[in-house]
Amino acid sequence: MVLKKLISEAEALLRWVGVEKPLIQPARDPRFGEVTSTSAFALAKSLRRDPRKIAEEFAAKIDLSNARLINSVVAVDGYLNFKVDWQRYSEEILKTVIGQGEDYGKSNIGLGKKIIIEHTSVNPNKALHVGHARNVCLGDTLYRLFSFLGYDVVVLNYIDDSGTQMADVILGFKELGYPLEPPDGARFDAYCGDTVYVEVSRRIEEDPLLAEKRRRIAKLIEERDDEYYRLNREIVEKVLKEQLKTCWRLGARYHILNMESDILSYDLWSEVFKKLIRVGAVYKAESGQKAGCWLLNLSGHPVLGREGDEILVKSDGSTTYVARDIAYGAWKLGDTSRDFKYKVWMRDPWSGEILITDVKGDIEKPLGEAEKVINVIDIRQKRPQEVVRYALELMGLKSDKYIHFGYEVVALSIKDAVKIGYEPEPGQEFVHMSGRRGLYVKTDTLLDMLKEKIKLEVREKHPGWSEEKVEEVSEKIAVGALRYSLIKPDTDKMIILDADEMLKLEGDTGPYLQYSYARACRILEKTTREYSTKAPVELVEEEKQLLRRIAYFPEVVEDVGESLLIKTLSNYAYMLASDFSRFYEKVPVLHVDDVELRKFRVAEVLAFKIVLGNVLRLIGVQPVEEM
RNA sequence: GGGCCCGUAGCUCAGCAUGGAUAGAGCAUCGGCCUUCUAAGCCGGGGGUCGGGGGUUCGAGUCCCCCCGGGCCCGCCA
Repeated sequence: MVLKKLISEAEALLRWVGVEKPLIQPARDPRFGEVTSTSAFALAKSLRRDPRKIAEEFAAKIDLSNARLINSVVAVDGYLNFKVDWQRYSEEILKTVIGQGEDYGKSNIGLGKKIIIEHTSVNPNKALHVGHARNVCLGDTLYRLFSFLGYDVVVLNYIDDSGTQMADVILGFKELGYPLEPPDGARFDAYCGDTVYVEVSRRIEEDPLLAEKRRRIAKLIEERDDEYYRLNREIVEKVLKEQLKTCWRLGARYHILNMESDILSYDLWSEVFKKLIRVGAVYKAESGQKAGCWLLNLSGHPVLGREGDEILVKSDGSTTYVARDIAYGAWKLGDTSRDFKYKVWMRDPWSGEILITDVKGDIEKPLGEAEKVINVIDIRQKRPQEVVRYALELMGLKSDKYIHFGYEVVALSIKDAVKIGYEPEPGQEFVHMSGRRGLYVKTDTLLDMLKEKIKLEVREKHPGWSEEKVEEVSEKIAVGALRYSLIKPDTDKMIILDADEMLKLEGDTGPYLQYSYARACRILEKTTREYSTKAPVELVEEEKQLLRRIAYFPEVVEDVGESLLIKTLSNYAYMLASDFSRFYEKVPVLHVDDVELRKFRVAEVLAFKIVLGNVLRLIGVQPVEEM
């Protein structure tokens, strides 16, 4: 907003001296002023002149009497550096931020538009491990971001309640004598995943007879056998309830739970299949290895075409995962004539209703046309996701709205893997998590480890605090630490989990952000909160830097809305906190005698608190007032 | 074999989408700063052929090509 004003002012100045397409960017170093133009370089070629001369001429010609924020322009080595009147600029920034408060950085570009985000989608037979947590945190941050940008965002969680992984645990409960109640009072999702799933999987590998039994059970579930389907649904819901506790602990919200088995019963596929046939996208293989299968013709696809066509319907008439996902994708894009029915399953901690698909449900909730459909799924599914998108394209749908938000997986460091009994190969540096093999670190386990460590520190710092307060603050810090560390790295980079590294609470971490927030709160607490946006004649460099960063925020948010580069937000949060830390060290607020100056600095702290609070909420790190 | 991704300080990573001025953080290490707003902090030192080579450009960590190293995907599984 204010930065935009500044940039357009600089652009206007350049246009007045004849630059048709002014190039303006924020200066990378304060020595070069606030904004810089490289227009002289761009013009140098066509004019065949020295860019330094061009820049100098512009600088001489620019008339600053019409400028409001800009008070000087100088040419340096071809660059045009614009400096601002800090009294005006800072006042404008502070008025904007304090005036808008929690709305600062929001925009209305999403107004009246819908975005559908699907994330989490963990098989309902186990507890969430840290890899799943990366998905949850990324997906939830997208939800927060687009809500902030004014979109109506619907969050889906796809529950695959009908795969082999369910047959595994049903086999355990039904025929191998695992009790339905966790023996040691453990959480059901953890018990189901850590004990039943892992042990049954191992036994199946050793015993072909059990594999046969599992196949039979999978079929019974699929056919909605009274006994098996009901037990399956019961297990699924029990696990899901526990899984959601972990997700909520991370701060994630959901609106709709889509059960695979329910989706299948609506048979969206047959409709989609007909359409695929009609447009000539699929054909039946008459001979060869895939005889009897219906295949999606990929020959028109630049990349996928080289890898052979994709089976959608197997020779026994059943559909593949990709086929079902195409049907489901068509539903998300609003292209199916039938829609699901729902019932209210429960309320989340923020008292929002969570709907679950139910063939006998009486709630209808048409999604309507979405601007974007974002599917948060790890990068290994890049190819199948592209197949789905391409199929939707062939169906004539707006497939460019269908976005696979891919991210690299979280793996275990060898050190941590060895701790849970893994035997590494020589030279191996990490090992992929595996639910079936019991190779993972649960999200709650890691959060609890973090929390215990934080509690020690909190108790030491605040001997007078009640145990409840210690608990409450430690929980926020633990969650903040985990969320930040999962969101911070580029989604193209694998995270190799190192528990020791993860437990560090200094430097570029979530707690650092919360700490600087808390420090700002302490200052504000000790004033009457009387502030003034009227700036002194001279600002110290640390003040300028803080205000400068604050002014960038709306553009950062808007950029991320375009690029989906979430880490840009965490990056920004760190820079902002860092700028404040330096301000805090160098710039006294309460201990200045000049009342007007004190009031101005209170305004600066207040503005910082607002902006950091806003960005923290975006990335799901809870602001902490005291720590 | 085909495709995609990664490679920046001892370690973990920003910066690359939209090329711009001496390449930045954190951790680790060494040295400073708490009778003054929370030291989960701040300041400073050491540490870099931005994997290698070519190209485009006034200008390349950033764009293009080739190569090397590592990872992932390519199933009548989901």
